[in-house]
Amino acid sequence: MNISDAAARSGVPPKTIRYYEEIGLVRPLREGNGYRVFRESDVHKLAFLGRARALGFGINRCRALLALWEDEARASAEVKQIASGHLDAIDAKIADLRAMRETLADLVQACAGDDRPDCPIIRSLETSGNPPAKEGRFGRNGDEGV
Amino acid sequence: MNISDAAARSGVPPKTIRYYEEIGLVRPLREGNGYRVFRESDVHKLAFLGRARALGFGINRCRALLALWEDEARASAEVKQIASGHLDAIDAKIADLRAMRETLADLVQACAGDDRPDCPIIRSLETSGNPPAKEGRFGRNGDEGV
DNA sequence: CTTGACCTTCCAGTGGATGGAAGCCCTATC
DNA sequence: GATAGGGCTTCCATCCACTGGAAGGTCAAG
Repeated sequence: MNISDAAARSGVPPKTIRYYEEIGLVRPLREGNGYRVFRESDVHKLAFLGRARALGFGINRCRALLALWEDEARASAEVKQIASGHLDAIDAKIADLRAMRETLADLVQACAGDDRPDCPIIRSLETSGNPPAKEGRFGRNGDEGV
Repeated sequence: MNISDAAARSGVPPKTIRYYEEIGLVRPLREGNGYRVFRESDVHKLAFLGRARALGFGINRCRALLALWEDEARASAEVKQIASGHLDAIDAKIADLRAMRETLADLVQACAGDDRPDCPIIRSLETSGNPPAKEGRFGRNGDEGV
């Protein structure tokens, strides 16, 4: 089967499939004319990736999950560890967003939203009261971001 | 003042300041030797940007907020609209993450996490029961992502 | 005069794709 | 046999918001 069929059957777009091949997540065969040929197993693998990505797993974690999926002798503990790591990352992200949301919602709430220039949102941004974040926003996070 | 002082006083790293200049968010002066020279107003503007970014505003929204900040005749409604748009984006993102979190937490919960291969997480990923997302994960979102 | 801390620019890479151009391949129709 | 169209290929650029690092200029202290 060609790439567009594989895309339709797996739910992963052709461009993305080519990208996944490029980074070594799938290895479709090739026909004499250079066209990719997808087996059932490739489609199945792509669908697996699609679902893992839909749960927010990063590519590296998808790669690890894929390897475990194909490893008959895997320990479920390994799978669980990857998923737990991701869950923690999601929780951290949610916490960040909720903190932002709370501040922001208060400000929006307090803003008259009329044609006058006075605005608590602007005031908050221009005032040192709301410190420029001591840590975290800038700089690398060692592990996968969500 | 030079870039490292501006960085220390605004909380925005030198690299980021250079980047902000490149995309036109700040316009420091230049000394004869090519060094950037930052005025108080530049530092103030950088701190503003730092706080806006810390609230998750995208660069485009920061640009708009900056323009409104400097516009004495602004209508607070304009500010509020930008902030509300961002708030909606955050809410959408939180909703996405919570949906992921819920599914994932259930799976992690159900996984024994021992040395046996059987694993509900893997089973869920390999099974079409969990559909590969009908819409949303792939494809452009017209507006700012959070 | 050298050392070392600054500063500059430029290029590359991050994650995870997406958009588009240029050009081959295949099938159908005239 | 020519041509039109769709599908396929590769490659390069773009998004977001930086970050890292190399190569080299500048400055004050010792």
